[in-house]
Amino acid sequence: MTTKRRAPRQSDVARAAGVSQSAVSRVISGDTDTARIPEETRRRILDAISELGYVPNAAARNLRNKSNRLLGVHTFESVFPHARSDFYFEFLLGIEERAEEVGYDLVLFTSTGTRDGRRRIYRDGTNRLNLADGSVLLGVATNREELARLAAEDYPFVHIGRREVPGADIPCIVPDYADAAGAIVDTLARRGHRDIAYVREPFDQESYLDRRAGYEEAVRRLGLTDRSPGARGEPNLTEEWLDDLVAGPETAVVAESVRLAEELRTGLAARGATIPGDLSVAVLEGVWPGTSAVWDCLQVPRKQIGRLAIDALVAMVEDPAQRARSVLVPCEVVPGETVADPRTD
Amino acid sequence: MTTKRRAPRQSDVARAAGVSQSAVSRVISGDTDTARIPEETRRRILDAISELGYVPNAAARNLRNKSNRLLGVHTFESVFPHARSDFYFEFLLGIEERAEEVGYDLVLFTSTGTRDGRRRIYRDGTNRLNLADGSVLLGVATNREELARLAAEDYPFVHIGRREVPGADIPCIVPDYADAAGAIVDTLARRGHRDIAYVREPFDQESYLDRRAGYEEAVRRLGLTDRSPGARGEPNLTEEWLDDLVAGPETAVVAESVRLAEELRTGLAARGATIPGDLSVAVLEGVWPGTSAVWDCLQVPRKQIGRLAIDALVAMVEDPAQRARSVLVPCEVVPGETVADPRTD
DNA sequence: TTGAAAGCGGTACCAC
DNA sequence: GTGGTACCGCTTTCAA
Repeated sequence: MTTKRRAPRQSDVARAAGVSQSAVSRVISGDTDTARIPEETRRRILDAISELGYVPNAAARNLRNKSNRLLGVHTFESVFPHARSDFYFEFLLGIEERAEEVGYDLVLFTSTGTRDGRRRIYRDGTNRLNLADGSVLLGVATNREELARLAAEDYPFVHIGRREVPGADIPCIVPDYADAAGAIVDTLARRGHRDIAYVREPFDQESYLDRRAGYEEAVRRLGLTDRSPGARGEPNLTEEWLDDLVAGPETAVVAESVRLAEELRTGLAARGATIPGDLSVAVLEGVWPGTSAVWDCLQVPRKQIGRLAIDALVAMVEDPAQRARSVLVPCEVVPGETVADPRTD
Repeated sequence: MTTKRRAPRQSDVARAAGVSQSAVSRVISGDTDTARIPEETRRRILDAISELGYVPNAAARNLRNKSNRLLGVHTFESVFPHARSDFYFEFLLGIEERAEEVGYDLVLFTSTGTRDGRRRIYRDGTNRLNLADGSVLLGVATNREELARLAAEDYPFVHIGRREVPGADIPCIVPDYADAAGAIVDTLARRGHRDIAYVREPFDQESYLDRRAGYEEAVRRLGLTDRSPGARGEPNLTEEWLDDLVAGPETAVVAESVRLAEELRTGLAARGATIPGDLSVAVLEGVWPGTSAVWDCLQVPRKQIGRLAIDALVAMVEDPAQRARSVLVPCEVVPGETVADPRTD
């Protein structure tokens, strides 16, 4: 085997072509404005380039240009192990697709893993992401400190999903849960449901806050009645509340998640009530294959969100002057088999 | 919003700490050998660093170090669109996992797409891969010219799957199809099959060549008889051949792919023959969920191959002196429901 | 038109 | 121990 030879540099090309290094640089970057290189010289240089198999050094270019057409993807948990049917996969689909379209490569930041499976952006004080011109961040276990620090550093990034951090405004691509929740209440009202209930998750992440805001607004706007503890911020889905529910005036329930809806169904079944016969149920979450029922629910356009994240990021990267803005992405409401007209008893 | 400020550099830190820039550099790279910085100075520097929020510049580092702990992944077709259940996914799983373990980040080269969905390594003469210290290549539509050029350039890379290119030896991580094919013939022979047939794909890619080599070797070694055109390199699975097969002495068939096996089954059924009642069938390919039968087949350890690819690559990258070697990865033979003892008629 | 030269931000060697 | 300094490969200004 030939011994490892040094990769050719511009100076080598220059020597071979009998010109100066800067001439080579100009030809390569196609700098036609400043200095028009005569066709003759140009040819010689180009020939030398292919002769020597010259390839520009990416690192050196970045150093000069402060850009390498590289976009980072940082997930706060490892991507692939869970990707098959979950959360990340569709986002990545859109991210990859759009990145290819706009001509950027993607860096998957994986080396920052800690033993507990969580991933960090900063490792011994250094921000790995800096390698890319900008990054898309996603993950449920978002580290808000790191987010704040990143924002303070003015590093260009977008987060998929809304994340509020005091003192920093994070550009996010977020599903419009509020709007979708409102739309779901609309469909219930349109069918004639007047008394409805709300079942909440014990989390107060932004996405749930959004759902609640949309729900409450719609209930108020439509003049519906909701006497459920869930709507007032108390945990519900207790045995007592279920008893109360089946005995009460409610004809429909809105659940924040499939998990809750499934639990609700079990509880109702135990009390001889069926869905949607006795009670309609709608879910404020995308439904995955494999759940026990075809829930009426909303659909998060994950792939589209991935694409939009790239668009937003590229905008920031290409024009650092503009501050990032968040993007609200509408969710579709998909009909299922768990909402019907109210029972008439 | 604060106006975009220049990121702090080592010289800024140095000034703030009242030391020289090289001292800063030493503290940061933890250069304890050459020059031990007194705890006092060290503190001052560290303080200045966190004060200013200094972050090392990746590009500059690469330029010096000629390494950025970045491994590339280039697929000759787009990854995600097909990834869900296919080919790429498991490889990526292993690649990501192992890269994380050894502390490298991954660059997904996506920017080189052409309108026809194919991806190229070289775009207007420049090799994007150069950005990473080394790359893993995969894809069915491997571009051999590019492979050759890459090898000629001495760029560190490994290919998943065997690829031969005249004049270059490509380091590959390859499933040991030959061995697995032999093992499958062994199991048939062990059951008492003496007359067997082979059904081939109309492709002559390396992976098929390997299967054929392993098959032929085993048939010879075990003294079995194979009079099928498939074994001699002619296309088979024609109507005539099927007629011949059901009338002939063969009690088992080895098919190169699930596709062929399925077709075979259809053809046999049309002739009133069943699998494995009349004829045993084994497949020289991993079987995906969703096929019509539980074929006896081999299993390509995709995830493991991904991990091994990273190991091989890292070895090349960290010691450029050593020439890359290919790695043969054993495949398991998994029993199904399509191989039985030979019919005794 | 073309070349010389000054950096981009770090690293590492070499005197002091 | 510490600071000065050459250089990594490329881009861009400035003279010639």
